Amino acid sequence: MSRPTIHDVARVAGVSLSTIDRVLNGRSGVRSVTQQRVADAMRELGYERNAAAANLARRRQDRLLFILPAGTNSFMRGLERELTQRADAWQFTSISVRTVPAFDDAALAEALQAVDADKTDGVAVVATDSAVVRAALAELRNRGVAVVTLVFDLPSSRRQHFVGIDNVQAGRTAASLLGRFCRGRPGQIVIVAGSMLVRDHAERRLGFEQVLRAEFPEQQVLPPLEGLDDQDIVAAELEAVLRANPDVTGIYSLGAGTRGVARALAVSGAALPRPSVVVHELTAHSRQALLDGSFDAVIHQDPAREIAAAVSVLQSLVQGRPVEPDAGRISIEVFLRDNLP
Amino acid sequence: MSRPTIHDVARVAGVSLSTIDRVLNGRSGVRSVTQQRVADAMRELGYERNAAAANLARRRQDRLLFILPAGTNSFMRGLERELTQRADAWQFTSISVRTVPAFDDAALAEALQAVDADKTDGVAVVATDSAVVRAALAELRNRGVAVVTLVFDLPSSRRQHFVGIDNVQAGRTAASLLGRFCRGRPGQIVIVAGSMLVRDHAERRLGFEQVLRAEFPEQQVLPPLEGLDDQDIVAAELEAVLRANPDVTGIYSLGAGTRGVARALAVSGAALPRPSVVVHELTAHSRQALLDGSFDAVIHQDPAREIAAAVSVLQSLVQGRPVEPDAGRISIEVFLRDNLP
DNA sequence: CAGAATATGACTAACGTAAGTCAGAAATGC
DNA sequence: GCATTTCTGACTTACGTTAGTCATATTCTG
Repeated sequence: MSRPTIHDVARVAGVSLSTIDRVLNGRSGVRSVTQQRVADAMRELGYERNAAAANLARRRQDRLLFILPAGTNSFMRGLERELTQRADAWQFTSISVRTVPAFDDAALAEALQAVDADKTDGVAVVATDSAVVRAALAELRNRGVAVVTLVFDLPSSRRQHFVGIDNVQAGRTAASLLGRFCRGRPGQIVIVAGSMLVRDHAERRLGFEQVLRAEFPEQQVLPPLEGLDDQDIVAAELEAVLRANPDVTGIYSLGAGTRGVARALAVSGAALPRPSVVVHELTAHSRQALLDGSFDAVIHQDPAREIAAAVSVLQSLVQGRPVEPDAGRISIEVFLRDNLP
Repeated sequence: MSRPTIHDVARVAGVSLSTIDRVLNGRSGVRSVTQQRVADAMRELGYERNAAAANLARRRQDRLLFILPAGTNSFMRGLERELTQRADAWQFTSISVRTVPAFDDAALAEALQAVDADKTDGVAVVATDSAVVRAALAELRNRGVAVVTLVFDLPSSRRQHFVGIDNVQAGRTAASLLGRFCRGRPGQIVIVAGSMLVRDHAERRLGFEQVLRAEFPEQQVLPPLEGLDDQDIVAAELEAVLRANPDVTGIYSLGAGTRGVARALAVSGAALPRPSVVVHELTAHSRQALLDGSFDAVIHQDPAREIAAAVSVLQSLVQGRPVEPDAGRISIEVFLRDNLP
């Protein structure tokens, strides 16, 4: 009636509990014929390991470390909040968080080197792209620690997985939306970036321009405005651009500094027909802007899902379980005023 | 170092394990002063019950039953697939599924009456709105079974929760999208419904017209086309409408029968500028239509999340845990070609 | 076919909690 | 202050699995 246990499997396979355990946990000293008999019995009974009991007996704690950039970036703070508030949502896993100065390769490399491999089973890191970081990351792997990159990837490094969204797709999604929003109204589109030095911003821009050029050629893409994720700079520069180009039909803000966009719109708005606006990251401010109609859509990645995926991937890596190739792929969410959570 | 256990709590509170157990599980026979001491000790130590060990010891199985409509509705089949494929993803929970003829009040009521209250702790039901169903549901509650409605709600019945999306919001979201897609091109919008008798279709239409009338008055909403969720009917009727109204700018398909929309577009397309299309439910067909450019957006609800939420809410109800009021609220997802999962 | 190497079995303690029994202690009523 | 009721403690078994020890059985090697 209830789920079969290893006792049932042992009885059916005609072997002892010890042998079942040896098979189940990949220990040595079992002939392949016996392994087969056990496997058959398991299949016949539909046995499934009781993970709760297993972890309880194993009393293992996967010790995971998250390394996040410090600073006021609301998405990073969202990740951190998720980690600290729900640190105990993951049974048999202890999670610690360390913050390092943002965009500081040396500091990040140092933090990676400082990881105590004897007290840490896995690390999730929001990476910056530089040689020292790559080297520190490789060394961490050599010391036997599982490593995944989070939010920002470091392809062709020795990280084992990436957890985050596909930023090219995110840019394409924004263009699909904005292009449709502006259809029939030829004009200019402004891209508000943080810094083109950041890989993910460059990727978003790439995807955005791919789609816009191919499918909405009536829109002219202005040179991107680098706001350094600072709302004051964004507000000032965007205001100037809007004044200089009276027929801007759309704005795509692909980094932070979204509050600056709202401010520039508030100042220069009123007169002209409001341009359509698509921004990244749902925050208190972008939510408000959606509600009052100054933004049209927000492209979002959910910090909770991101953290959950990172934990799950790291757990799999640490415990030697296979990881599905797209386990780290986070979905790109689209919010309008009417489907806000 | 590691998490405190009831042994630690007992030591700190200066009481025995038995007393801890009595407090923890709400058994009688503990003076309030003692309860307070135990509570204090727990808070001091930051004790959290090890759910895995507790369930293991309790060896309880929550027996949940899902009642779904039969038929070819791909969303319902998605729910069923999710349930059967991942029935063992929920530890300490056994899940069974029963299908009943779709839109058949009497059959549904009968199925509810046939539930064996001694072998079932909770029921999730895709409800239809009728007196017999309400009565059967109330009786099920009286027999001590927890009940939630799934996908279709039955407000003011004795169901304890609803798990699903807010259909008015879904309709509003569709209008926000479609209105923006069609901006600057005044014309007609066609609503393709299944049947206005189904509450959720009526709700979607309501939300859609609310937003469209208020914010996009340049679009004229044609009388809804009732396709009965049958792709042949939808194809034929929509084709006729498109022929009769050469300047249809947008189509909103709020039920099933989405394949019929694609067929009608393929036939009548080519010549006229293609209308913008927003439909519900991501299926193999709607995905294909997004990719080949005949649909612009798909409003979706994720069966996996829906099932997970239903299981979680039922578990809470059965075990007498509190349920957050919006635990059953499922997010309304928006997919374009470029953010398909 | 002996001796060595390898497989397997039997048994045990432990993980953190639940749930029971029973005896004894403390509080209460009168 | 005695009987009665109400609390509390000590102890036990169980849940399904891990992980160990040690003895014995089986297979391989030469």
